[in-house]
Amino acid sequence: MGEQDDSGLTRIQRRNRELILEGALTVFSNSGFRGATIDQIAGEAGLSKPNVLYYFASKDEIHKTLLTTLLDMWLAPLSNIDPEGEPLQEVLDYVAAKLRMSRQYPRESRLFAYEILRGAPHLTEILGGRLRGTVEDAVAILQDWMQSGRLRNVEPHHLIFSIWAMTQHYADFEVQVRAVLGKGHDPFSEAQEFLDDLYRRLLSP
Amino acid sequence: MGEQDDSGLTRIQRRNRELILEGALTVFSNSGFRGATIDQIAGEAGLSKPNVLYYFASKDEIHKTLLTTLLDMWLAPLSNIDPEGEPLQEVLDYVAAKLRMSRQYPRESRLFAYEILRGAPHLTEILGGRLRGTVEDAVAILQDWMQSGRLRNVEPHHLIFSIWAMTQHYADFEVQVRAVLGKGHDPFSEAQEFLDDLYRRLLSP
DNA sequence: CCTGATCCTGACTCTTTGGTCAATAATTGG
DNA sequence: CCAATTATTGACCAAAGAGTCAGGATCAGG
Repeated sequence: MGEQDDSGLTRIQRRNRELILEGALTVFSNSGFRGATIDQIAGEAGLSKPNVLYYFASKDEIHKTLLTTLLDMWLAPLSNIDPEGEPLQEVLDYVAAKLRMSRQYPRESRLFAYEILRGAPHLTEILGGRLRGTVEDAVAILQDWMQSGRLRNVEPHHLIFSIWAMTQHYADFEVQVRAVLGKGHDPFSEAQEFLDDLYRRLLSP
Repeated sequence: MGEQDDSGLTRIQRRNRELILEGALTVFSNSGFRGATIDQIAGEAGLSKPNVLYYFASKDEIHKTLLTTLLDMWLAPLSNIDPEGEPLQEVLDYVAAKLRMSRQYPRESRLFAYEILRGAPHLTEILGGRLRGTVEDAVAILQDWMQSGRLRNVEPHHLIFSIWAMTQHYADFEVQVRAVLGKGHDPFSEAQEFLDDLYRRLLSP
C-alpha cells in the first residue's frame, strides 16, 4: 500500500510506526480527526503519548500519512477493470470487489468518508489529480464498451459514483443499516445479491 | 419541522433559539460535533458565547435539539409514498424528492451523515424505533406492489438503502463529486437523469 | 563489555474550549 | 414611569489535549 519508504528504518521503527498507524486508523475512523486524541491512539497502539510523538511529528502527520498510504489500496479495484474483459462481468466484479472492501475494511471507508465530509483539506490536490485521472481512465473504458454496444449507455461518471455510494454506504452507515434491518440479517451478502441484480439490469444492453 | 414547543417562549427567545440552531446547523455540518465550537456557533448566529449558553444548556443540547428537530423533515418524503399511486412513479417521485433535498439541504444531509458515522450516539433509540417503523411501512407498500406484479421484485429494504445512498452521496461527498467531474457540470441534474433511468430499469416489471 | 545511537517516559507548558457567574442592560406589564 | 422579569456580556475557571524536553533505559555494532 502506498509509497513506503522503509529504507532507513530500524526494526523497532518499522514495528512501532505500524502499530501507531493501525491504532490511529481505528481511532480516526471511529471519531474523526477532531474527535480523536493522541492519547487514544497511543492507548490503541500500546505506546505512550510522547513515544507516539517520537515517531510522528504531530497528530496531523499521522492522519495525513494514513490517508495517503491507504488511498492506493482503496482505489486499486478501479484500475483493475480490464478493457479486454467481458464488459458486464467486469463491472459486476468491480462492484463485488468494492462491496467486499466495505465489509473487510470498514475503517478505511469511514476514514475517507470523514475526510470528504470535512471538505477533504488533506486530499484536495489528490481529488482533482490522481483520483480524477484514475476515474477518467475507467470512464474511457466504459465509454468504449458503451459505444460498441456491449454495455447499455449510461453516464459513466455517475455510474461510478453510484457504485461508490452504494457499496460504501454499507460500511459508513452500518449502524443505521443494522438498526433498520434488525437482527438476523447479513447486510453485506444481501447487498451483494441486490447490487448484482441492479447493475445487471441497468447495464445489460 | 419537529415537535416545536414554542408555547411559553417570548419573541426574543424564539428568534434567538432559531438563530442559534441555524448557525449550529452550518457549523456542525461543516465540522462535525467534535470539530465545532460554541464560539463558532455564536459567531454564525451573531450572538456572544455566554448568550448562546443562556438559551441552550450545553453544546450537546444544541446538537440533540437540531437532530431531533430535523429528523421529521428529513424522513417526510418516505411517508409520502402513496399506496394508491402508480407504483413506479411513486418510487421515482421519492428518488427525485430525496435528490432535491440533497441539493437544497446539504447541511442537514451532512449533519446526519456525521452522526451516523460516529455510531449515532444520540439517535440509537430513534434508529431502531421511529426510523425503523417508517421504513417498515414503506417496505409493506413496496412488497404489496411487488406481489401484485406492478413492480419488479427486489429486496425492498435494500432498495430504500440504495436510494438513500445514491441521493445523499451528492450532498455528503459533494467536494469529491465536483473534483472528479471538473468544471462545467451540474451534478444534481445529471444525477436526476441517471437515477431516473436506473430505477426505471430496475423496477419496471 | 563498552560506547554511541536509538528508544522511551514523567513531568511539564501552552492553548483551546466548554461552561459559570456576577454585574449590567433591555424589556415588559402594570 | 417604575419594578420585576428577561436578556446580555466581560471576566473568569477548570479540564482536555497537543506538543516539548531533559534525562534515563535499551540496543547494536565493534
